[in-house]
Amino acid sequence: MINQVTLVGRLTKDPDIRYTMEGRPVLNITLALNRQYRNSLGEFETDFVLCTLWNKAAENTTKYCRKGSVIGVMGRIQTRNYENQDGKKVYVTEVAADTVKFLGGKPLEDRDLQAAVKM
Amino acid sequence: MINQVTLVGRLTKDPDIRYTMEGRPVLNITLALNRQYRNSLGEFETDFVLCTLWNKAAENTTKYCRKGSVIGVMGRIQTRNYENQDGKKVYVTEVAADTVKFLGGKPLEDRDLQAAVKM
Amino acid sequence: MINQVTLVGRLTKDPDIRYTMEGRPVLNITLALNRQYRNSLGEFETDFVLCTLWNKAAENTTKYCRKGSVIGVMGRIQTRNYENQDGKKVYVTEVAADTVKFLGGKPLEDRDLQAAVKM
Amino acid sequence: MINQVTLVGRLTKDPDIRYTMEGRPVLNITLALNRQYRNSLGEFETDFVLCTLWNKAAENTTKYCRKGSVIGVMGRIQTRNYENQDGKKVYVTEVAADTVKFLGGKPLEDRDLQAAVKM
DNA sequence: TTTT
DNA sequence: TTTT
Repeated sequence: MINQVTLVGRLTKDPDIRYTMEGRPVLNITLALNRQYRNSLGEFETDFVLCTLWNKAAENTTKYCRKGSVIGVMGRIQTRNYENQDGKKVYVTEVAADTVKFLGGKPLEDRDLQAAVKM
Repeated sequence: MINQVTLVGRLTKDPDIRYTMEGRPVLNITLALNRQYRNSLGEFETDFVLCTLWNKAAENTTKYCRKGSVIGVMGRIQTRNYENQDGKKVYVTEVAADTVKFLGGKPLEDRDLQAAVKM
Repeated sequence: MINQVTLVGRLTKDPDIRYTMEGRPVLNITLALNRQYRNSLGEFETDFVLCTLWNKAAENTTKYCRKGSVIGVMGRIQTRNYENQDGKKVYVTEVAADTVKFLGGKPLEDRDLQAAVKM
Repeated sequence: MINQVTLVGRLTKDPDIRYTMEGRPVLNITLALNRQYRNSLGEFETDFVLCTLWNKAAENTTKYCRKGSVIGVMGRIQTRNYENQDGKKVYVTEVAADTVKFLGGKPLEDRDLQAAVKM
């Protein structure tokens, strides 16, 4: 089956990397994606999409990005569910990233140049 | 910002079209997307992605597809939230379709020919 | 930079695999992609897109597909140029596949042909 | 059939808009797309992809972008052929854009703010 | 709260 | 439970 996603949006927070028990880096980010058209009330709306990055993608995003940075995420939509504290099933839909691109946005100061080179 | 999704998967149910108060056709479907690789337990996993179709796309999908049909959905990821009966916020991530393709799958019997013509 | 392509179309010929001098399998295919809308003359048109597949993707496509098979190709657009026998530069734009999906199609036999033409 | 392309790259030239005999604006641009990985000689390579934009997309790109600007192009791959002056058939593969996004890049001076708002 |  |  085909399952392909391409997003370019802004980080809603500074990245906060974690590590699995086996030491694999993992990063959850939320991308803010402003819609192209206004809604029926004349307002612009925004979608907030949860993405999961692993390994080098997780590390580099932590290194080069922060709140407000513009990043491209390529991957697939993934669903999972878990039971919350009330014993209720919670369904999660997120993007499992396989590639990430840094497209600038917020000033990254001195670290900027390297990111630009990679871009 | 860029927000593009391409999916090909199978309908988990027969389509069940509804109409807004203004009479616009709307159809919610769930696509089953079998993953390409096995997980760490050696099993194939499946993602279940909720999609919303409007107007002609909703009508044609109802007409030509049923449980098990293979369909292509192009669109964007959309998020929304609402309060459930306990007053708790529920977050929903879904695909807002802008184009749909019928790729066959399950036999469509006599209705088949017309679908083929449109396809 | 971002460069992502998703295609689903039909093989215009039986696959004809080749091998590089180092023994890497490589397969060039052309996908026929029927457009969704008629042109200004009321005709359906078709795009013919050259794709290059390597290794397992090349081998499996050869094994499982033939002329008329429906296949999904994910990858990126690639350009290259060479000098032809008259010493003129020829520019080639093609899709470098990184993943391939077999979506059936063939056997199309007689009744099928019409559907194929429209699709 | 499915035919979807998402590109983010840089304009190789200042845009040079033209108009059809019926007055429809049309713009041909070439996007430079730096590849992610080095080739076997350790060099970065670049793909140069021809894109055709119409109407508002053509006009806005002319207004807000120039050589070096980073732009996102969504659309489909299209093929056509014509006879050159020697009576030989020339085959062209290009991207027919249906949406365009301005992602900055080269400084756009005063025009910048409007482009940003659209982003 | 799932398709083949 | 949000970015510019």
